[in-house]
Amino acid sequence: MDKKKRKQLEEKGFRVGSAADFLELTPEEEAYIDIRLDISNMVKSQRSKRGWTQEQLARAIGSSQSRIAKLEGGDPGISMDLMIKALLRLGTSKKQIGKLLEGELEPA
Amino acid sequence: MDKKKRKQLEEKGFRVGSAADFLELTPEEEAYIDIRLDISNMVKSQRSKRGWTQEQLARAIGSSQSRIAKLEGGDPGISMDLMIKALLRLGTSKKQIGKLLEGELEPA
DNA sequence: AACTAATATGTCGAATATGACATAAATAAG
DNA sequence: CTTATTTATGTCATATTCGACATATTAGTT
Repeated sequence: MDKKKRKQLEEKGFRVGSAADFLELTPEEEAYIDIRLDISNMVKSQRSKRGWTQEQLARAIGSSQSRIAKLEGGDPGISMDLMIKALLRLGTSKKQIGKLLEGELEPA
Repeated sequence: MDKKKRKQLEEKGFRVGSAADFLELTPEEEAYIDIRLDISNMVKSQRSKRGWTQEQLARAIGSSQSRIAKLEGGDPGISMDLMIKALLRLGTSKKQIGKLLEGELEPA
């Protein structure tokens, strides 16, 4: 796991199962968090790339600025569904999302 | 959209926004549903491939058989998070999920 | 410094997803 | 046609996520 994701986990205090420490995550748990962080980071980069504010993106998908902030911060209390909706609204295609998860696309 | 997905939408009566008919979906809405169906179909195929019952998969991720059935049926009331957790528990890698969304992997 | 725009953080009731459980329907084997 | 197994469907109380709103913090400008 890269430094950025590690940092996000530490700061957010991601809670998965009974593991108190992120070093004790199962491979599945780690992959799950990894995917979430990839997507949330892509939302942030794509939004910036388009010069949108969090407020603009929020309105565009019927959400609120605070939720976008939490989304981009890797908050565990944000669903993948909301993340995907945000990504799609930013013009990201299903194929691009696939590439991101494949590792062919730089998340930053 | 292929026949299988179209059929799933019709049967499940997927509700998105105010569009009563799936033909009136925005591109984002359609892509969103498309992704969900891809993932749910992959769960079903991967589970069958491994010879697991829905009950077995459910226990493996701390869920219940009924939710796995709904998941595989494309029920809108199932989160992507649960779908991804199921996929990962079945041994599917992040990379494979990416390939699926990219279209390089056959969902069936 | 002050002022402004953007982002982060926390909290609330409402909406949605959760596992559980029951039970129906399908599928398969004898 | 039974019997057993698996999958589908519906309901319920609980848990989680939702948008909203307020407010804090940060970043940039003058």
